[in-house]
Amino acid sequence: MTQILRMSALYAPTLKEDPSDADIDSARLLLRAGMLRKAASGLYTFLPLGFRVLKKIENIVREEMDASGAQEILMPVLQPAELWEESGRLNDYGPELMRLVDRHDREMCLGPTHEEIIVALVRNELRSYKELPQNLYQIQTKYRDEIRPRFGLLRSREFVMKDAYSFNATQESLQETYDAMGKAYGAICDRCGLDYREVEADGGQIGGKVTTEFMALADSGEADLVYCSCGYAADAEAGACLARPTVHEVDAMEKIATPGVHTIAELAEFLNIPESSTVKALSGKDVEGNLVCVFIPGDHELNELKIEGVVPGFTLLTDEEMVGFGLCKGSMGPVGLPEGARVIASKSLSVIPQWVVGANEDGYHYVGARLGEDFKVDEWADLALVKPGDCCPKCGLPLEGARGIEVAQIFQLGDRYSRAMGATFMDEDGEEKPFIMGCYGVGISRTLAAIVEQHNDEYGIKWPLSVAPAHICVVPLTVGDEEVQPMAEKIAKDLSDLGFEVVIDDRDERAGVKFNDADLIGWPVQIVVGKRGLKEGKVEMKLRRTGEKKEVALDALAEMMSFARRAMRDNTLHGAGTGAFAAIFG
RNA sequence: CGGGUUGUGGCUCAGUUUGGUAGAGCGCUGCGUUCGGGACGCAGAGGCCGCAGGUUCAAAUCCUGUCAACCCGACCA
Repeated sequence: MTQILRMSALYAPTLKEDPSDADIDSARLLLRAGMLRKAASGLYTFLPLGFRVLKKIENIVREEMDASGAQEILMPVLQPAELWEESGRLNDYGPELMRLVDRHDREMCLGPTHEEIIVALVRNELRSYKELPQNLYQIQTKYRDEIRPRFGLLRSREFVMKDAYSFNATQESLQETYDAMGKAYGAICDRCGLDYREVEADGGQIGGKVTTEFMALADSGEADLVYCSCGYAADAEAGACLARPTVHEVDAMEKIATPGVHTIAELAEFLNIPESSTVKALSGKDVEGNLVCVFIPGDHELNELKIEGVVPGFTLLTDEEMVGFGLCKGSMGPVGLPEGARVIASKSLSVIPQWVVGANEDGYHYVGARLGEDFKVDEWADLALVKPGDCCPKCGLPLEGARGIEVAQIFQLGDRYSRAMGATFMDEDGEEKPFIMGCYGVGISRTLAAIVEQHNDEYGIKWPLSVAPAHICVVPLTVGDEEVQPMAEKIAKDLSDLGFEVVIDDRDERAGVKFNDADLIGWPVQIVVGKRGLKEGKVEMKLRRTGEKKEVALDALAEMMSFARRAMRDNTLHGAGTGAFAAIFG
C-alpha cells in the first residue's frame, strides 16, 4: 500500500496571489499550487507534488516505450565537445549549446540531445545486421541555452526529456520502428489526457526528411498548425500551401497610379478588392548574390523553410540592395524585371490568368497583368505559409487553424550521424553500411505543462486521474473533532487499502482554505467529511473535473470505491478520465 | 543582441515626481473568540530599500556604473 499523504506535513506551500513573473497559466497555477518554484530564469525546482506528477508522466512514457520493445539506458549529461566536432554539430548547434571547460581545459558541453553519445556507444558494439534493429531510450535532464526562456516549463533552459534512438539495417525496418514509436506516442498522449494532433513537420528541406510532431492543442502554444476534418494535420511551417487566390478580371493590362500605396493592405483598399486578388512580390538573392524574385498570393506570407529548399541560402534584399538591382520597394511586380532575374512563383498563382501587381515604378501598379503574355514565370513552387481557409492537400476542404504545444516528435534521421561518425555494421550481403537511424523525443516536463494548459479553470488545476499527484483527497472539516477526524482517517485508510493514492488534509485550517487548496492543487476526487453530513451518516464526494458533488452514505462508500477501483483497473487504468468515479454519480 | 519596464520584510505592492531617516495587505509567532467556501480581535517578529560608487548636513528617493528579473523585437514589403 502506498503511504497516505498528509497535508499537515507536506511541503506544498500554496500561494493566494499570482506570482508576478508567471507569464502563462500552467506556470502560474503550478507555482500557486505549491508544485513548482523558480530557481532562476528558465530553471525550476519541482516540489513534492509537482515531482509526483512528473514521475507519473515518466512512468507512462516508460511503460509505453518498454511495451514497444525499446530498452532504457542512461547516458551522461556532460559530454566531450570533440564528439560534437566529429558529427559536425559543434558549430551548427550554435549558442543554444551550453558549453563549459573542465579543469584540464577540455571543451565540454551539456547535452541538449544525445545522438553523438549514443552513436559513439553503439559503433563499437553493434557489428552485424543480425543484432539489429535496436531501440534505446533514456529519460533525462537536457540543457538548451535558450535565447529567451519563458512560458514556465514550456521553454526552459533545463528540462526533462525522453529521447530514444533506433538503429536499423534498412529503410523498411526504420519505417517499422518509426510507426511503432508513433503508435506509442499516441498512447502516451491519450493516457496523459491530452487533446493533441499528429502533424507533418519540417517539410522545408529538399530530400523530405520524414518527421511527425505531436502537438497538444492550446492557444498558448508557440506553434501554428492547420488541420482538416479528413484527418490531415500539419505544422504551418511544413504544410503544403494550396491557397485560393481570387481573380480581379479586366479586359487588358492597365497601369494604375497608386500614390502612397506600398503594402498589400493599402493596395487592396485602394483598388477595393480582397487581398487574395493581389500578388505579393519579394526580392532576395541566392548564395552567389543573384537576384531572385518571388511571387506569392497577396494574402499569404512567405515560408522561409520552403524558399530555402528551392533557393539554398536565400536571403531577402535590404532596401539598399533593392535600389542596386533597380527594384522599387512597395511596387514590385513581374512585369519588366531586370535581366537575369530568376522568377519563382507560388503554384497557387498558376491558375489565375491575370495578376494585380506592382509596376516596378513608385506609385504605380498593374491590374490584369497576363501570365505568359505580359510577364513570364521561370519556376512554380510551394512557397507560401499555409493558413486556415487554404485547401486541404488531401481532400480539398478548407483547413482549420489552431495553435499547439509540441510535446513530442519522431524523426527519421537516416545515416546523417552514423555516416559522419563512422558507425557501421556488416549487412547480409557482406557490405559495411552506416546504420539507418531514427530519433524519438518526448518533452516530459513540457508535457506536464501542456496538461495543465488544457486542464484548468478559474479555481486551479484539474489533473487527469492518470497523472494526478494523488487520486483522492479526504477533507476532514474539523480537525480534532472526535467523530470527524477518526472517520476521515478511516476513510483515507480504507481507500488507500483499496489501492488508491490518498491524501488527507489534516491541517488545522478553516474549511474554505482546504476547499480552495484542494481545487487549486486539483485532486481529481475530493471526499469531504463534516459534522453536518456525518449526522446523517453521509460524506460528500466531488469530482474536480466536472464540479459535480454528491452525498454518499458511509456504508455505501467502500463498496462504491471498490467498484470504482475495479472499473479503473479493468477499463481506465490506462485512461486519463475519471470515468470510474463518474459511475458513482450515475 | 537591440528597445522597454521593474528591483522596497516570505508573497503582492505603495512610497521615488518635490531628498528629512520605511509602509499596507497577505503570510509568519503567541493568546483569545470563531469553525461547511481563503474568519475576527489583541500582542509580536521580520527590511543596511538588488549591488558598488558619487552628489548632499541628510539618499529608497538625485547622478554614474553594475547585476538580476520580466516584456517587445530580432524575415514578413
